[in-house]
Amino acid sequence: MTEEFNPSTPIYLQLVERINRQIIRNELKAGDKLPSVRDMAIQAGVNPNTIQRTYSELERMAIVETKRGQGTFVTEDMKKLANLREELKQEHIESFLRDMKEMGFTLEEMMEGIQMVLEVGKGGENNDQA
Amino acid sequence: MTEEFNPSTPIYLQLVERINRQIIRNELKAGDKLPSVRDMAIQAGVNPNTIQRTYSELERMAIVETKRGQGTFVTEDMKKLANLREELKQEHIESFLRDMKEMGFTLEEMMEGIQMVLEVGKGGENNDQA
Amino acid sequence: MTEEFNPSTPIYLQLVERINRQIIRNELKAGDKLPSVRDMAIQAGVNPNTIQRTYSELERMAIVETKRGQGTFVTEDMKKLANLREELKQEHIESFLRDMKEMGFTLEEMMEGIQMVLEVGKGGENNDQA
Amino acid sequence: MTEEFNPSTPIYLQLVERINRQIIRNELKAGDKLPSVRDMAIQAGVNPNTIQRTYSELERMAIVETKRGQGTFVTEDMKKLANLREELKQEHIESFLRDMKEMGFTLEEMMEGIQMVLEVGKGGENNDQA
DNA sequence: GTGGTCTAGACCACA
DNA sequence: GTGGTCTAGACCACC
Repeated sequence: MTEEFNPSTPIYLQLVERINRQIIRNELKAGDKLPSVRDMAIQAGVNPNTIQRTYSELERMAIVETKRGQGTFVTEDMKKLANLREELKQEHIESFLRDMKEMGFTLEEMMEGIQMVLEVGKGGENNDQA
Repeated sequence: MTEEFNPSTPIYLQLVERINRQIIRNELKAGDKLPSVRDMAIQAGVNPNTIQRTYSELERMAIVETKRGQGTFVTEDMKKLANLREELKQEHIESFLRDMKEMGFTLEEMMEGIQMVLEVGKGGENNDQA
Repeated sequence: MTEEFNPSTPIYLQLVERINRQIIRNELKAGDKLPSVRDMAIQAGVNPNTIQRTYSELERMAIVETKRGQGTFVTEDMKKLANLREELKQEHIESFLRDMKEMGFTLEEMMEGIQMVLEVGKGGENNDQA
Repeated sequence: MTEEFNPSTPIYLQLVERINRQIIRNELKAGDKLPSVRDMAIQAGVNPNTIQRTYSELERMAIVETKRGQGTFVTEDMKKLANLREELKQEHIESFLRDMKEMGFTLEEMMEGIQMVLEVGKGGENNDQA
């Protein structure tokens, strides 16, 4: 079942995001080995070049280290990983608040909107995050 | 003052966004005339074709109407404009919540993060939004 | 009540069409005087230039004659007027059939479609043409 | 054989029309790849930008999907394609009937006219549509 | 190789 | 004056 990608943003970035999430959610832990480029490409149904690029990007972010002849591993630098989580959270929240403000929404409107969405989403899907 | 654009998303879409914001902030009101394609191009420091595209997109969204030989005007359909505001709000909120959820953050963590950002931002800038 | 025009085709052509229809439906008869350019412009809520162009086009089609200092009149050439009716009919029918054929619809499908539309439209509007 | 285009309507829309027809005539099937922007431009004797616009429009209509770096393909959504056929048919028929009615022709006259055209056209061309 | 965006500059029809 | 279309040619990201 070759995956679905959002055509409006690069596949390799979507893969970076996905791996970040797996790390944050602790599905991938410090030191874990990532699938080989070739395997990952098959799994995701994309070109190996694309995976290569994904891993490069992750390495640039220092989230991953590649050991020649052995493969690609999640960094063992725990601080880095803890940071990752906090950074992503703050980044998202800040940009969200900035946007809402720029668009001229009041805090009240925003909170109201959040409540609404949460109410609606209650029945469906898995909301395993309380 | 030729403007700054984020190179990672098309200029014409950034301009669409900007105009949408001006509308929902009521800086542009129903029936207002937008600058001519050529003027806007000079203001924004881009090619007239890029503005053309911006205006086309806005027209496709029915936010704007163009009268041949006269110019481009914000629609006078007030319902449409009210919708725009609501839509943009919901859209942003939903994508924010979706992202946070996908990254495995709990509602608690999220709210905490929002509080933090709001505390910090208190002294600086204008926070005229309560 | 300044009129409504379809923005996708020139106003002056829409006016040509409208006048043709009035002639065909015998609301305008041979020799009748058309409103002055100025009056017509006010009636239709458009620029006098646009009416000028409309009349020019009608004159080019020999449907109308302008007498200097007197105004613009529907031609008295009855043959021309009878022709107009037949020409417009044939023209429309031919182009319709050509299109349907080009798109690969069978005569059957076409007739079926016509029936459908006629059935639906029955209750509403004035179908004073049996 | 650089093509001929009707100067009164945009080339890019004429190309949209043409491709739509190829699809409903099943000359282009679900999943088929369209020529690359550049190739199509050469074939049609127009600028690549014009083809780009054509393909964009088709994508906006959800008739076509573009896969980054791979090309542009007819959607595999069969329902969408069936709809296309019906929509185009109804659209044409409705606008034809509306026009005839507005011009004051009776249903009888119209049917008569259709018969006439069909009679005449009998000898010539291929009328493989019954 | 593919599509997507942008610039520069032209021409046109419309009001 | 306005917007709409088109060309020519460039650059980019993605596969």
